[in-house]
Order: sequence, then C-alpha cells, then structure tokens
Amino acid sequence: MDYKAQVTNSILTVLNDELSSAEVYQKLEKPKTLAMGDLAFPVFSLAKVFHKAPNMIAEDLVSKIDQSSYDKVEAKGAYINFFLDKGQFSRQILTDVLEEGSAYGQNDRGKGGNVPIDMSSPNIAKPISMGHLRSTVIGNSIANILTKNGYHPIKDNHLGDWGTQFGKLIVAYKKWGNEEDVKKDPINNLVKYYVKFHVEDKEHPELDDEARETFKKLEDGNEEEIHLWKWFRKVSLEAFNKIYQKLGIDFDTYNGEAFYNDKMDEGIQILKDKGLLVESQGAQVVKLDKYNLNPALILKSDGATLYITRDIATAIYRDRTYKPAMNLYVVGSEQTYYFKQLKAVLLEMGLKSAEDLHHIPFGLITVNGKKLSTRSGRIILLDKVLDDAINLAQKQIEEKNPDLPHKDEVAKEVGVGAIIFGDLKNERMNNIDFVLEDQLRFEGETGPYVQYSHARAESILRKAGDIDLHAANKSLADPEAWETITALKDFPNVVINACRDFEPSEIAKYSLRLAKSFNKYYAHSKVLVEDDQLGARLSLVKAVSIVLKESLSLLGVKAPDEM
RNA sequence: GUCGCAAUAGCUCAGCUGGAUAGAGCAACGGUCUUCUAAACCGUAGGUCGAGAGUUCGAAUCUCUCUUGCGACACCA
Repeated sequence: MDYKAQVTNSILTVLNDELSSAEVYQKLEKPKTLAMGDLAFPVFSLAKVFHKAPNMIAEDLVSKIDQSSYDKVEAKGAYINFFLDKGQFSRQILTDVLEEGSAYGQNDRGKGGNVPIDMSSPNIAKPISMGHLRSTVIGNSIANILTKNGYHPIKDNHLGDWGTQFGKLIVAYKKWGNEEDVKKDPINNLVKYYVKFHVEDKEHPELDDEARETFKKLEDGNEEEIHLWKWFRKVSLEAFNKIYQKLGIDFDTYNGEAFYNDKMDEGIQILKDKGLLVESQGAQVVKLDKYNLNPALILKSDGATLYITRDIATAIYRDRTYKPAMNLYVVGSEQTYYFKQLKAVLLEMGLKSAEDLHHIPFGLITVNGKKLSTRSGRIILLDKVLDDAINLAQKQIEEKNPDLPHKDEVAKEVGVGAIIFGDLKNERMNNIDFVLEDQLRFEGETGPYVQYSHARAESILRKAGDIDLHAANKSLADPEAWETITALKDFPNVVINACRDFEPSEIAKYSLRLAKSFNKYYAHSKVLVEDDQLGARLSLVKAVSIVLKESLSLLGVKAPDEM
C-alpha cells in the first residue's frame, strides 16, 4: 500500500485544482522527527494562490481533511503533518516481512540482466593491501545489491598477472631466489626479490634490459619463463584465496590480463577499420576531442600494447560473452579520467554495452596522508589487519561471553565484519587515512553494533520458544515501536536507491538506523510478557532480525545468532 | 597551468530531488546490569555548515568567484 498516495488524495480532496496530484505527491516530505508525524505537506506554494499566510492555510486545510484513516492530522506552522494509523500500518509491514522472509525488499528491476563487475584485481606476486580491500568489498556488496534488484552480477577478478614486471620478477628470482623459500612464504619472498631488483637496478641499469628480454621470452611462450610465471601465479592465487576466504568473498571468474593477451588484435583492427587510430609522435592514438578528452594512447611507439589495449579486448569479450545490461568497474578514483577515455573509445568503436559502462570510483587509502606503495614499503597488509580484528574479537568474547559456543567462528565473523562494515559505512568517495585503532572499534556505529542488535533479537526469539507468529495478531500500536516499524518499511526503497547510486553505504547506514531504533525499543519495552500483544511484539523482533541479517548480508557481513 | 573530487562539533562522518530549532558515533562528563547478552540504553556539553556574492517566500543543499587539501593530466597500471 502506498501511503504517500493516500495522503496525496486526502490533500487533493480539500483543494480546488490549485495543485496537481503529481505536484502534491512530489512535495510530500518526511519530517525530521517522528514527533512531527510520518508525512508532511508544506503549504508555501499555496500562499500566493490563496493570498494568506501559510500557517493560516495549513490550519484551514486541516479542518477540512477527513481524519478518520489517520491517528492524527495537525497543522504546525506552514506544514500539515500526517500521523499514520499505527495499528493498521504495523500489521501490514510485519505481515509482509514475516511472509517474505529474507526475500523482503527483493525486486525485479534488473530483469535478470548480466552485470560483469571488474573488481579486486590484485597483482600477482604482490600482497593484498587495504587498498584492494575497498575494491573487493565494494564490488562484492554491489554484486549482492544487484542480485537483490533482479540483476545477475558476474564478479570478475581482473588479476594483474601480465606485464613487464614479470620480466623483472623472473630475473630477480633466478638471481636471488630459491624454490624452497617461495614455497614457504610465496608472496613475501616474491616481493622481496622484486624490491631487491629495484634496488640493484639503480646501480646496474643493464638489469632492465635483461628483464625486457625475459618478458619477451615469456610473451613468446618460452618454456622456462612460462613455467615460472604459471608457478608464481598459482602460489599467489592460493595466498589470495586464503584472504578471500577469510572475507567470505568469492568470484565468478579470474580472467586476468594474461587471459586477454591474445585477444587484443581484434580491438586494434576495429579501430583501424573505422579510421580511428592515428599516429601521434610515433605512437597510435584515438582522438577524443568530441568528448572533450585528451587522445587515448593505444599502442606505444614501439608497437607494444598498453593497459587500455587490454581493457578494450576485455570489454569486447564481456560484451560478446555476457550481453551485459551494465558494465561496472570498481576501481579507485585516481583512474576516473582514464575510464572516461576508455568509455569514449569504446563508444567510438560502436560497442553497444559501452553506453552502460560505469566506473565506480572510491577514495584513496593513505597512511599519514601519504599514498601506499609496495616499492616504498608503505603498505598495510590486509591479512594482518583482519587477524588483528579477529584476535580482538576473540578477546572481547572471553571477557563478555566466555561460555559462547563456536567462539572461533563468531570471533571471525565479528572481527571481519567490523573491517568490512567500517569500509562500507561511509560514502565511497571519501578518502581514508588509515589508523588501526579506528578500524578495530566494535562500539558505536560499527558492524559489531549491528551484529549485536541482531544477536539480541535472536536471543529474545530463542527465549520465547515455539510460538506460531504466522497466526499472531501483528497490529502493534505501541509508540515505542513506531520508529522501528517505519524503518522496516523503508528497506525496499533503500535497496532500490543503493542500487541506483551503486552505494553500499546506504545499506550500511540503514542497518545502523534500524539497529539503533530496535536497541532503543527493547531497552525500554519488555518483549516477553504474557499479554495480548506478545505475538505482535515477537513479530516485530522477528522482522527486525530478518531485515538486519539481510542488510548485513548485502554488505557481505555475517550475522551470528549469538555473540 | 588545466580538469576532477572534497571542505559541516575537538576527531570521524550523516544530512534524499532546497523546506520546520543543523544530526550521529567516538573522545569528555554524569546516570542505568537481582528483571529478554551493558559490544547496550539514558542524559550533559560541544557548530558564524571553508570565505564572499547571487537565485528563492526559504540555501549546509542550486549558480558563480575565491581559499585550502587530495587526485589525474599519453608511451605505468
């Protein structure tokens, strides 16, 4: 039932066509606090027509409005405030949530369309840092949100598994590395070799030539180089997967840059055929004046390919394989200009799905205001941060709930949940200056706070035992519960908006709002009391549990039943 | 230099398409566990919304200028 439409009608019946139905509907707003009602109509726009003071108009209209289907309608200043019928409203919402369960808020807007998401994309032989966390958890959450909106996301981990750096790495390994060390601790040792290469390289520039030759051998399919490359890739992926497992995130494909290495000719050919590729300073570029962009460099002057050459191949492949409804790239905001260029080139090529290509940028993670970089050693290892969080959660459990079953599992869910939630709760574009203590907070507006609220709800339901909520009267006129009821109602809209904006933070903020209102509710009202409202209250608790769990799930955060 | 993003309480941030006294969380101070897990709840204190101008009945929100910070500006990804 659309309550906004109901209120619109109530207003229209006391007007004489001064405003259209659409105008009234559009002007309705949600008051700042529930004390001012559930929906409000500002009458400013009628002041000129009626030649009266707004507050007079409001009072006048209220006296004419049929109030029988509301708890109350009142004039307050220039506003008409509508208070919905709590009993009827709550019965409706609670019934919906309990009937639909975790499917509550699901919609069909995506019509099953495929949406490849370019995300995570760590580089082989380098550690996963906090920087990758953002792309990974934002991409994962957007995938969940897309599913909730009827799309079919394809999580594509576009690994950085090709390029001249592998020439360097292979040279470095041959000179200073050994099999045993790599087997013991792949990433750390491979990075060590790589860093050493860059140190030595300053004194012995001939190393660069050697690396170039080695990469050439790799490209030509030379057996030894291919073998090493495959091995590095394999051990790196194994290490990555341990972290992804900890995060509870998986992917549909791992088609990295190497996968597209032999698929670049087609894109280049199309550009040539369309006469888009022109020479500039020895290199091949596509001019983008039409888009008010600088030319995009497609081939280096020595004919070598670039990042964009591979991305064009990738786009063609995805276009053909998935017939995508949208193409998403969850990549840092520092590449915004690059993605404008990529999109423009693809549009020029006539690639259909380029129209719905969206770069989903996010802010930088810095330490003391400085950018992270593997080479300089300014890096925050994600694995370490996750372990710190899990250990802290473990400690808290020993302190607060030592008899808890499945302690290790819960500690993992809470610790990891805190990190993921912490990343997702703010707008994507905000930069984050990394401070470990900030990440390891479990109180206030955090993941654990929402998890705790859910666990408390579950705890009440456990204590209630077997009660048939299906048959229960769900009409709950209790004003203490009202904030929670209205929050429950908002969920389907939040799901739609978060999808429209590609903003997981909207879900995170919503979950906090719902959790907060519920915490307040059960702190002030005892649920388990034998009276005629027991079934309604338990229905509320159950509904909150369902929606909190589903909200967290959309963020990629687990919701333990006890903690 | 050009383009993009940002600037709101001591700190970290909300504030939807302009609307009613600018909101949270941390930190500070005080209160609440014999009663559904105190990872919680309640209260106190804290703000010329970077500056200036404009549009409007009405601006933190829209437009312009300026200041400051961050980022991007072809042979890296």
